[in-house]
Amino acid sequence: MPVYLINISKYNLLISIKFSWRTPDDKMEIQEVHIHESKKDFQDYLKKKNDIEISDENGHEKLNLTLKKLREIIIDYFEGKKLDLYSTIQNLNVNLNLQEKFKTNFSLGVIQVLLKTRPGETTDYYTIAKKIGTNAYRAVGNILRNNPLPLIIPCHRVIKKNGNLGGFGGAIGDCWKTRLKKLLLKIEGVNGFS
DNA sequence: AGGTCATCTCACC
DNA sequence: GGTGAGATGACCT
Repeated sequence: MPVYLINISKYNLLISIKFSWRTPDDKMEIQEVHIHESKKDFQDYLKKKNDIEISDENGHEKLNLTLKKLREIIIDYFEGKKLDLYSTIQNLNVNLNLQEKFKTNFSLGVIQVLLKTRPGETTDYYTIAKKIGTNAYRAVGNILRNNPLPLIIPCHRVIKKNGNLGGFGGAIGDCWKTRLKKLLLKIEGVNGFS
């Protein structure tokens, strides 16, 4: 399966997008998004998943166009334009296939509530749980921990109810992933995490 | 059936 | 204002 790489030189980050492409209807589907702190980090990821290969913009013409737009959108986002990546990317006729990625009502509910947040806003695990009619705030974290579409599904906007940052990218505590969460919030205009 | 959490609350210092 | 234990619910094996 092909993976498309976007270099965010401003922050020294690599965004990899694993996707599939169906020719009859020219539909792109995004399977996974990963954020890498370095080239080595990305290469380790490539090695671990032996079913993927880097895709340059030299395939199908329509695919090239979609990938090019995708790159522009992501770069705009990191430039600080407050884009709703989920709807913007869907407008490219890209299928994100949430039904396939979130199979239970609970997990789908978590995602749907989360997708209503706007850049610059934050919410918390407890509030999300309440909105789908349960107290299972820890389970909300479990779902977000496995978010296959970071950035697009804005799990970085979920912080703790007491105002602390909470985890990101499967990690808690001070590490590059939580620093990345701070960076994303800062890019969206949320200050207070320095 | 039992283990794992990206949490929360409350009772202690 | 920091720490630790217990509650807790959905998920995974």
